[in-house]
Amino acid sequence: MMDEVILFLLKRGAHREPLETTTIEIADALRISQQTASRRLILLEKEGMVRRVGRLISITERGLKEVESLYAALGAALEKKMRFRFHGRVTSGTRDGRYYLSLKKYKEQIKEKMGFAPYPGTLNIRVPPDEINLRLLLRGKKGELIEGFGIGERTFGRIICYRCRLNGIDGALVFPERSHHGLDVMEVVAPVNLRKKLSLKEGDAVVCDVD
Amino acid sequence: MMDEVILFLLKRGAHREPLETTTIEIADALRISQQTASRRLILLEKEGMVRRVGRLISITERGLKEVESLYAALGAALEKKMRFRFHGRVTSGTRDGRYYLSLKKYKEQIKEKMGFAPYPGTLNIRVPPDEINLRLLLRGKKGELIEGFGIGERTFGRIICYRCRLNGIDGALVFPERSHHGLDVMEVVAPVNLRKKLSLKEGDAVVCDVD
DNA sequence: ATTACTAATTCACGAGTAA
DNA sequence: TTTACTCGTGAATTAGTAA
Repeated sequence: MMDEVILFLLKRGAHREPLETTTIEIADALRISQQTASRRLILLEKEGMVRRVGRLISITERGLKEVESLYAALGAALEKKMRFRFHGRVTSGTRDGRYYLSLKKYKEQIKEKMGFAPYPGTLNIRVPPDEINLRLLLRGKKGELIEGFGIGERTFGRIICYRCRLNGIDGALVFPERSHHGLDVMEVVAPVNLRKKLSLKEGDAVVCDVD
Repeated sequence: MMDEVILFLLKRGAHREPLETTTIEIADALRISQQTASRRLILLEKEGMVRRVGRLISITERGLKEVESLYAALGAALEKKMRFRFHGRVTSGTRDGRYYLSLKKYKEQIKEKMGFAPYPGTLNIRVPPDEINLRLLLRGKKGELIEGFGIGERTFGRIICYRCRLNGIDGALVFPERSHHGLDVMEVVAPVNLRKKLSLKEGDAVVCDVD
């Protein structure tokens, strides 16, 4: 099956170029003994999954295919009907959202791509750490692209949007390419003032479903 | 780590709706004993990964998150710079490719999206079975979309293109949404007659790299 | 039919250590 | 420093079987 060691090597890019590492390093990362790391490497080599030259380790075509095959299998199963549901808590935004959404260029594109004129203000929600992977998965999908532009000296970056429903109200998750937020904070826009409409205050729990 | 049992359940859609199965079925599929299947299920249940009601098994939110997390990790590692390299053999196409590429609507869009006017004719290549996963992975990426259209009674479907190099010559892999081919056959278009330019004949090996 | 217990066995692990 | 061997221990597996 899917060996943890090959996953470690993969994360370190051993499928692109030979990786210089030691059995101790692998052991520490995976919380196994050096001996086990050594043994498992030998096994992987015997199975033709990796190739070792001195301290250099690289994942073979065969090994890569194995991983890709697992990845494809997971993808096929997961994406058949993946529900992207985020459980967030309202968090104070900077005033930036309001400013950006007041810009005609953004406003018009959102209207066109998402089908509604955004209320000038974003609702920021903080999702639990275990939903960050879900966010990354979502970002792997193609959303609607809002093009960037320049006004005088300033330039405004691109934004990717995904239609969503926040506590039942249609809106969009927006991911500015240049974001100030960490991966646990997401911004939602909607045709209405979400905070008011839903009587939300700091820390309130919300559910955000992406289509 | 990634338990084979949960992967089995996932493939059978237990994350979408409860799956009716037996420990014997699981054991057979995974080539383990019925006893081991039973024990592992009990363990997964204890860990909160699956829920069991009689013979119905479903993957919990928790379990799904675990899998998604692995999927995201694999994706992040693989897609960092995934080389899509196909090893194909030239296979005879139907004459269809030539016909489609003679249609102005397709021709002009390819010119616009891919940056070259396609030679009217596709090179069909057959890839080995173990590269079909790679093909599926590629199709998961966004390529250039060639819109479909209608002429009188007939309608012509959409085509997805990916820029590629076949034996060093720039071209594009084209995937008509309505294809007559199996998953092991792919079509390549290029600004030149690939068959002639590369002196290819039936069964010749070619390498096709996608950017 | 099933599932899952107990007991026997195999196999993977880490400690110690040589090279 | 490494890596990888041997070996004792314990965990995981299978066989047999009860419910």
